[in-house]
Amino acid sequence: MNYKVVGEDIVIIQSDFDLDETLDCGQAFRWERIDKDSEDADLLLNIDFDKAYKGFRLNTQLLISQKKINENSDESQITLHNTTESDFLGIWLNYFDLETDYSLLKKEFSSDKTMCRACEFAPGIRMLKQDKWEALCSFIISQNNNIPRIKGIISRMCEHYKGFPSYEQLAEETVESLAFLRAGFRAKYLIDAAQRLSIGELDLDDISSMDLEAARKSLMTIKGVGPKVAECALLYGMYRTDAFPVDVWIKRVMEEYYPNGLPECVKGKEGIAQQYLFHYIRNLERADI
DNA sequence: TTCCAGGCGTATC
DNA sequence: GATACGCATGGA
Repeated sequence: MNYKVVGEDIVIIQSDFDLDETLDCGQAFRWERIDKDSEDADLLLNIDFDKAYKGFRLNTQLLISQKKINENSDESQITLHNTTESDFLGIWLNYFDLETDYSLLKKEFSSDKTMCRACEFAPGIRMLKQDKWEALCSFIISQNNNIPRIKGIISRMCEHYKGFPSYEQLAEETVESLAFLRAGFRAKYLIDAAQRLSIGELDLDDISSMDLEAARKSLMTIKGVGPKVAECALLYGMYRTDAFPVDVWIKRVMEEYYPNGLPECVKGKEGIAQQYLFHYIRNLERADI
């Protein structure tokens, strides 16, 4: 991985990486776009950028900006602001999956017509390698919920605890004490997950090393974790790319494009394919209407 | 106002 | 094992 340390910033030249497509495609809920007229615009004074986001992985904050190099190139200059080389190498390099060749991946996927369209529709999607606990929590909150409200609940949670709460912290709570979250019926599920982890009955590191079926089963012993949430915890929190979350949108994709199942070219990487398809079908329908 | 959102637990058959 | 229904909340 080629990178430059420039003062307090890390600068990389990267293809297949668009901040909107990666940070606002429903896989993570703690990234906020900073526009030039937003209240945080002063964070980016004197910085030349096309797009910028601020957000967190657990309790490590990052400001990241993107500037397209030129019209003919797929490459962008990506700058990670006010960070350190050690955080870059220890956290963000992995989080943004920067050592995976997405050009090659998309080329493989594109032997299927629908996948080809989905990849061309949002060529800058990358899978985020999120924290296990953060992803589990986030997708428990996601059930029967919409993305703006998921973000709102997680944002209230992080504000309340001055950061993303540990499962030990959440294990101390009750449905009543979590009322401020306005998470509805999901509060009791968060508490169950936190308590099971806290007393050591379940261990996310153990689960991440199990075979897929055993890992699913283990996660689904948590109240409020069914097939969909388990699959999301595995894919987004444990980078199990063969996990394939099926929500209402992916169900539509399967019925419309893949009545006989997924194509061979996504085998072992169904979860990554799912991310392109999810973004494609959601925005396609929005554009059609 | 009604509908619905990156589902799941429970009851019932 | 399949299917039906309720669930908290708030944006559209």
